[in-house]
Amino acid sequence: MATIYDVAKRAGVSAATVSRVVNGLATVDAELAARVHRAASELDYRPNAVARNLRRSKTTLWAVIISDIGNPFFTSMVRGVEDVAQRAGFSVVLCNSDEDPAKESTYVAAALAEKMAGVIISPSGNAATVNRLIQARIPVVLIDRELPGVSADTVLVDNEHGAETATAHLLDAGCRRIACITGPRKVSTAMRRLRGYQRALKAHGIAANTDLVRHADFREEGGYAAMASLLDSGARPDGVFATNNLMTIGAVECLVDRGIPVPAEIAVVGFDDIPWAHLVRPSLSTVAQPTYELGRTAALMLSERITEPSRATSAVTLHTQLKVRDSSVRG
Amino acid sequence: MATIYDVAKRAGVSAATVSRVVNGLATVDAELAARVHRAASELDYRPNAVARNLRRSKTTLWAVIISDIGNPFFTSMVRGVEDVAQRAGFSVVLCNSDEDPAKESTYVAAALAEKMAGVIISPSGNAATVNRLIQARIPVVLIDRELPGVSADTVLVDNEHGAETATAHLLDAGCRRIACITGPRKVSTAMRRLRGYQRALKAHGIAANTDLVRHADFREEGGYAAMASLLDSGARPDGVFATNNLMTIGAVECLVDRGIPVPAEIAVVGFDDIPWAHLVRPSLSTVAQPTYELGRTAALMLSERITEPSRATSAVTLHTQLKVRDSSVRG
DNA sequence: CTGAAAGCGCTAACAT
DNA sequence: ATGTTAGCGCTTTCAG
Repeated sequence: MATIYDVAKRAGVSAATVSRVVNGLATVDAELAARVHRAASELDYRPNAVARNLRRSKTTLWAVIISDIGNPFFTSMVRGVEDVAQRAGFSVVLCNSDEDPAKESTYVAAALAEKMAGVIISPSGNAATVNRLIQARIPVVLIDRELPGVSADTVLVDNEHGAETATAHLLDAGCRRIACITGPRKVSTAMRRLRGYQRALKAHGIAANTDLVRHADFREEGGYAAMASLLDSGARPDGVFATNNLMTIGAVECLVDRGIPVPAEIAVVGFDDIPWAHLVRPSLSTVAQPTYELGRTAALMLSERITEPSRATSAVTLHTQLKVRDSSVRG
Repeated sequence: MATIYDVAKRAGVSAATVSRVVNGLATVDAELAARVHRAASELDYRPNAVARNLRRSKTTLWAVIISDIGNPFFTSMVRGVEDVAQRAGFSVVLCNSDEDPAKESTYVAAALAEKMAGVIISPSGNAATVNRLIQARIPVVLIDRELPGVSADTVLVDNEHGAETATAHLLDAGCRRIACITGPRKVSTAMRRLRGYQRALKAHGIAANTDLVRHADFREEGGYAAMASLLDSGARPDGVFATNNLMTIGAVECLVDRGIPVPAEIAVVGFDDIPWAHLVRPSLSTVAQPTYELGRTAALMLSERITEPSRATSAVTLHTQLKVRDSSVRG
């Protein structure tokens, strides 16, 4: 592989001049510039990004740390990040933590060692992990999930409001014993959506009943198991609010397997859309999130923080929208 | 951020010794090693991977270049890659080319500039792009798709056989006018699966009819449009074989929208599973691929090539399996 | 406007 | 077994 010195020699200039031409920085004599360009293309010269990164002590890589690459929510989000990143000249390293704090910590260590230009993270671990990035002055944006004890730019959706709307919709549909299948206690979205659900019940004068709440793992299997557990408990619900897309699928699968008609016996609303939701029978009512926009927004915030590291952190909340389909409409 | 010299000074040794301790390479006196470890942890020293990469002139990053991050086929494959990569000490940069040769070329350029340790690519461009990697002696594994003119390790599935089986199954179900919705002509899987379809027809003594073949884009919308075009053409098929998962979804959506009963009037078989296929009505018959294994295998091959760059290239073919569900069973 | 030279942080000969 | 030294390829003062 040709180096900058090979090009310099061939063009009859110094390496510094080649560097200037390649980076279009300083003003270089047109004649010399032309010679450099020719030499570079003749040698098929490609700047060594590693050397450049070392010298500049920064890279052109972003890490996006998500908790489940199998969840279309995250892939759609990543797409939004990528589109902005590419336009801004960054590449995206996608890291899948699988909801495992240890894996997450490994990826954070890698981002640190590789001197990544920035990190977008949907944390599944604790504040300390993310704070290592902040202490190292690596720009960070929290996406989808908050983390107490971490002060960073944040992009969220209106989780409580979305959950409240979904639950209210089930109440309107006549449900009175509404269960909630939510995620792990330490994940902010799980708790916020649970709170929205509780608030809707309260507003309707219905007492909260912890027998109707399950904490699962945000995965299909977890949703399935939680639904089974609800059915097997003495008090069968007449409506279910599941706080993410995969658990909604799991819950419905369980109901289908047991031959329980949805929505006739149990109505279901989920949080976050799934692809081809309209092909699924019954089609699923969900609180739709602007997934792509979530990623886009986070990426824009990260860009801005990179160019202006000292600005105050901010939080953006995007809006969800209830999409009523068959799984919650009786009659 | 502390450097290796800071640690050396604090531990009262040379930088070389610190390096040896950190990398566990040479044998270092236990006493010194202990001092180094203590100094390192006191200073919260983290090796600068960029400097290391420059010095060793290689990195610890793999690029995985896929054509559609929205397709669960690829995300599942990536998961397989990641699991192997992480165990082998590599991080994975996921690059989404969106089936666009220009984007793909940009990512290849980045892999080259960043001196990535290896690349796993499902090519949507031409051989020249991939050959740039090979010329630069970057280990490459082709996954899912072959590319004429590129000699590299390859992992595929038995595309023709799978397609033939799927088509034969439609013939067995009584279909006689079977259409094929396949992908772009320059993508090997599209052509191989088309060939398998044709072979099955021929074996049944049915003449190939190009009016029943459509080349779409491997996306949902493409499958929908192709199905619409087939219906609007004079000769309506009684069976459809779609050569990937998203186009199968699109085709079925079109049939549902037009009120055409599946499988009663038109039977459908797809290639590659979709998540929650059993919740979709009608549930979709598909040729299932070992997606995770595909990624795993590619990653293992890449590991091996990295450790042994001069070994002969090889090709692995994994097996598909027809899963018969409702969309192709009449009665 | 251009070149010489220093050095980013680390590793690997080489020397001791 | 440990230290000294010389770069990896690039950018960026600093001189000229």
